[in-house]
Amino acid sequence: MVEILRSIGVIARSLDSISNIEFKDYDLTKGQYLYLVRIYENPGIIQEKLAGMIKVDKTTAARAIKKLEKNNFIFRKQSTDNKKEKKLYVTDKGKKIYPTIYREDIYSNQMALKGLDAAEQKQILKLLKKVEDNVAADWEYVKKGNKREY
Amino acid sequence: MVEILRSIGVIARSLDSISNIEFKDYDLTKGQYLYLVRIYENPGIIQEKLAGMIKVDKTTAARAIKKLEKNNFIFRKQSTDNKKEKKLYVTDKGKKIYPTIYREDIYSNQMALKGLDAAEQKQILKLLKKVEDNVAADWEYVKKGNKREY
DNA sequence: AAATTTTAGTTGCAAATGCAACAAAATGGC
DNA sequence: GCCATTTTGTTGCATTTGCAACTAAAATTT
Repeated sequence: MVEILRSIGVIARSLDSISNIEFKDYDLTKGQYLYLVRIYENPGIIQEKLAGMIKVDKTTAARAIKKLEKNNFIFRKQSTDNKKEKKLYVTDKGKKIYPTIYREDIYSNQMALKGLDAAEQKQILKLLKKVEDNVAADWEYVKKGNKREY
Repeated sequence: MVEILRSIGVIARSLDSISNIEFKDYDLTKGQYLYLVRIYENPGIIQEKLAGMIKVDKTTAARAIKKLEKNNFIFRKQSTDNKKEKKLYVTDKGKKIYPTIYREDIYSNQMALKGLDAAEQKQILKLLKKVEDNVAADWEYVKKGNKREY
């Protein structure tokens, strides 16, 4: 069997750990940078979609976003056409911190890809996208209460 | 820039989420399967090494392992040649549940790799191993209190 | 149009996570 | 042999995480 998932788990935990340590200096606590960059890049996105985008429980997203709001990195705006929805936007303070997060992201990516040539980099990205699609489908399936048979 | 880390984060969170839901049926709670499989495959490993292997804080590992012990999945044995070390081993109960975890792992891997041919599967594995090595080095560096410059 | 289902969001737990700060054994100079 | 450093492990917080269970609005069915 080709076993890639453990490797992916190790990489993800490492980077998460690194980011959390590095962003503590700003007052961005655990995991919040994840949400902030997505809101920056998708202004007006709602909580539910954001949770689905990063594959996190919606209640977890709700609280992380609440904290970002409390710390004035983002704000919510009631949608006019849909009373349920609260659209999310980055504040000036949030906009100001974005480049820092982005710079860290670029650095980590380059570090991670060290020793891979251009073709290999393109290749791994392409393959990971496929894996992501596969896995996302099972995530939706299981999260909705369905049972995988194996 | 080639951006692979977000993809890796999404994949890892999805699978973690799926595993946690599926293993709740046995009395394995959040994340514990991670430790159990490694102890099974590396009998006599100590806590510190195990934490380093899966890239998790040593205090987190300590408590997860304590719980595995309490629930009788594993046991600790004082090392004879080193009084600090407590070697870890899987109990009969732990051995009995291992195939279930392994089977889920195989299934998830196959699911994740759907649509990739044999050569692509070998390739992504090879490239991920390189990425893992790169990232692991930075993790050690940052975890020890050093600061990355960028 | 009324009833049902789905979507979006919230709160109450219980548990996991990780930084700080600590203890004790082992190791490495000198 | 003695002292400083590293290794291994623990406990005390504070925070994050996510399943259950719940509202309320929107969309869909009948």
